[in-house]
Amino acid sequence: MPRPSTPSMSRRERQIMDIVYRLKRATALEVQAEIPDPPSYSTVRALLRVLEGKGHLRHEQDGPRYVFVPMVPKERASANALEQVVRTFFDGSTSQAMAALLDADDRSLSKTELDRLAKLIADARKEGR
Amino acid sequence: MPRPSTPSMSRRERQIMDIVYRLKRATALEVQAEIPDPPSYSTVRALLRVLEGKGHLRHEQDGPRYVFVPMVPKERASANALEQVVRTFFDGSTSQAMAALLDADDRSLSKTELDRLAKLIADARKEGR
DNA sequence: CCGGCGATGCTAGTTTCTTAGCATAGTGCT
DNA sequence: AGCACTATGCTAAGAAACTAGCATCGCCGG
Repeated sequence: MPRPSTPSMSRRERQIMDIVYRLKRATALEVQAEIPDPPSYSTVRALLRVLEGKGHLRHEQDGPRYVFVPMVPKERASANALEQVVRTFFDGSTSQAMAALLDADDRSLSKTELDRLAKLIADARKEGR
Repeated sequence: MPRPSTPSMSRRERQIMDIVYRLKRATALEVQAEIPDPPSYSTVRALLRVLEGKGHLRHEQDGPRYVFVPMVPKERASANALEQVVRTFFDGSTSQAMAALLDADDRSLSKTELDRLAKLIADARKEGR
């Protein structure tokens, strides 16, 4: 797991982690391809190795090459990221954050998705309160 | 405004920006107080000045001291942050992100908040689709 | 009036990040 | 088996970030 002693990541490191999360798993070449205005292949590999050393990534061997995957599963990492945003921008209020999401993306949410969300909220209301 | 040439911020810079957003406006001393294991006051001031130079912050004079405020208003910055998270962790799906928020924070959402959200969703459904 | 307090501006050193090059090893194809 | 290709590991230097100290200015109180 990521060291507690590693409070957060450097700029490039975070950029690369985001890419790996987006792709789920990735080789050095794939990561490089996702970086706009990318550094050399060699550089990308070095950074991946650093991230592995810090415990953020691990690699699996796929034939001759390494495929990197996050140590912290996506679900947990995304929850952390959301919590961070909620704390920073919404005074810790989850519902405010949800409202902002809804607002920002009004047009692109399909009817089906809205139905699904309505149901989730209905369920949440039934529980425990 | 923030320079387009500034792709993103360094580690400390982001940390400080987050603090300023959370506090809405802050002096160097207030920022320092929010940093765990903080650097010297002098350092914090230097970073604030850098951020101002890059166009992320501006300052207002309040008697003898500077009060720093973000250039990009909170609404826009939070929308960007959310979009970034949605893209990285939820394949660009807003509804998935909302579901994750709901799930993570089930217990702490009050009935009133859930009602409000249900209404927002109902409204969204009525519109345009 | 003058001394202290609390603020800013500036500058320079150190650490960390970022980058690339070079040497080496394994794989697969002919 | 040998050769080309594509990997990786390592190392070192340049750039950027981070940090702190010192000098200066303005204000308030004695």
